[in-house]
Amino acid sequence: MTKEDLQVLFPDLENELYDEILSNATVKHVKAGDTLLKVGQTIRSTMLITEGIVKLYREDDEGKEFFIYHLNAGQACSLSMVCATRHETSEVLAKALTDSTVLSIPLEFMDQWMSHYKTWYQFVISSYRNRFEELLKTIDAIAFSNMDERLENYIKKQAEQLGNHIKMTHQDIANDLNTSREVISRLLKKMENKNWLAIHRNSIEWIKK
Amino acid sequence: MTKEDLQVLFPDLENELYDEILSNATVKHVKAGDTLLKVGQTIRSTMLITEGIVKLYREDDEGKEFFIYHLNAGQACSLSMVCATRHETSEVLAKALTDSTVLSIPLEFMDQWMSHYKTWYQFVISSYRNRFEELLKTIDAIAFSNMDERLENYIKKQAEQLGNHIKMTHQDIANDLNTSREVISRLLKKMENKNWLAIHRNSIEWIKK
DNA sequence: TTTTCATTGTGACATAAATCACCAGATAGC
DNA sequence: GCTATCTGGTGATTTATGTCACAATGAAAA
Repeated sequence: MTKEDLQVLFPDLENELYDEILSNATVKHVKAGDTLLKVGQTIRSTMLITEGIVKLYREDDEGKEFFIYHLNAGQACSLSMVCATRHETSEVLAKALTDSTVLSIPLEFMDQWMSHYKTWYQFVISSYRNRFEELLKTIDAIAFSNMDERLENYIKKQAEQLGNHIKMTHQDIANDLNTSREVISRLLKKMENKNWLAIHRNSIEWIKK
Repeated sequence: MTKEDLQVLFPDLENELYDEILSNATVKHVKAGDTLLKVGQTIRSTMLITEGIVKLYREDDEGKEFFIYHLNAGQACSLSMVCATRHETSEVLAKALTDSTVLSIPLEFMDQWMSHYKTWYQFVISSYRNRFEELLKTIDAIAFSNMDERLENYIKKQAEQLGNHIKMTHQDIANDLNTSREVISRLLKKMENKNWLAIHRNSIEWIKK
């Protein structure tokens, strides 16, 4: 990871801050499907995504995993930034969707950087605001939409992240939306009839728009 | 509003910060039911609640209002803190539940205080974390629970805020939970049969536990 | 007092979604 | 190639919730 890479991924930070990040962060590589953060785990560092896509989930008491949003390269796990300052535990589950690379910054730098680097504080605040907005959108979806709209919305988001060929089974999608496989299969079939997508084995292809 | 009042409501801030707040904030009094912040409104100041209870809502395109959480005296509207730094617009609707008093702090102080006062930055961060957690709980409720659990949960929260006599009509509750009045009436009746509450005209009385 | 209106109760029915049951085709392992 | 397993399709049924219709009640207004 070079300074130039960092500058591309995280623009608008102070020059010295890039050096600070490089000298204090440890780089972690994770494989697709690996868990980065479990619910209840103590957060000891702030995580910046430099490569890949990470999915965030909320878990219920029975272990069902409800998808809330994606984190891309150039984004930070907001919760890890805020928790970090007080050694708190994670409220969410983070899993790598693709092979990913993460910069892990020990929490003690959070406090320092927040007061020393105005651009860091702006980065933290804007990350937070963005994640907050994602959560609000998630609430909108489940509070105001039926499953057909939620599914469409969900597939569009996946397609934005990984392209139009979405390699997931109906069961995978059902899990993310906390519904049953049959419901997803039926709704997908309807969408296929409307020519919004094509259903293949182990994947679907988003066509619409 | 005296310095002592502030210290009670917002403990753990630096001594000089209380003076800063007192000399730079304007005090606003609002009546129960008044709107403090509309969706889409530009945020020009950070709001600290010093008296009363404020309800936050998410609005859909048809103007339906979905309740997300309460803000009490001693808390801040997190969104107003983060938006403030970039003159952004509100994503939520805030309404006073009771007559309330709010300190309004022009946004330019946010930046200053964040770098000057460590306790302010900690306050902002912890407010943010708390609001984030509330949002996650809201998501849990709608993603994982049926209407009966959500209603119980909702009534408990109201009872915590205002005591066991909850002065709301069934329609009011239905609006907050984005369902219909009949559903609420029937579920309340069931809870009354289980002696969890008593239904009165224009109010319900929470008895359970 | 009488009238009007808002609030609540409730049956009947419609719809969305969950669950169950079972089948068929595809794929991987033997 | 044969078999077990995974994945997807689909009907039947149940459950939760939403909608409609209308009655009963109490409170406020006239």
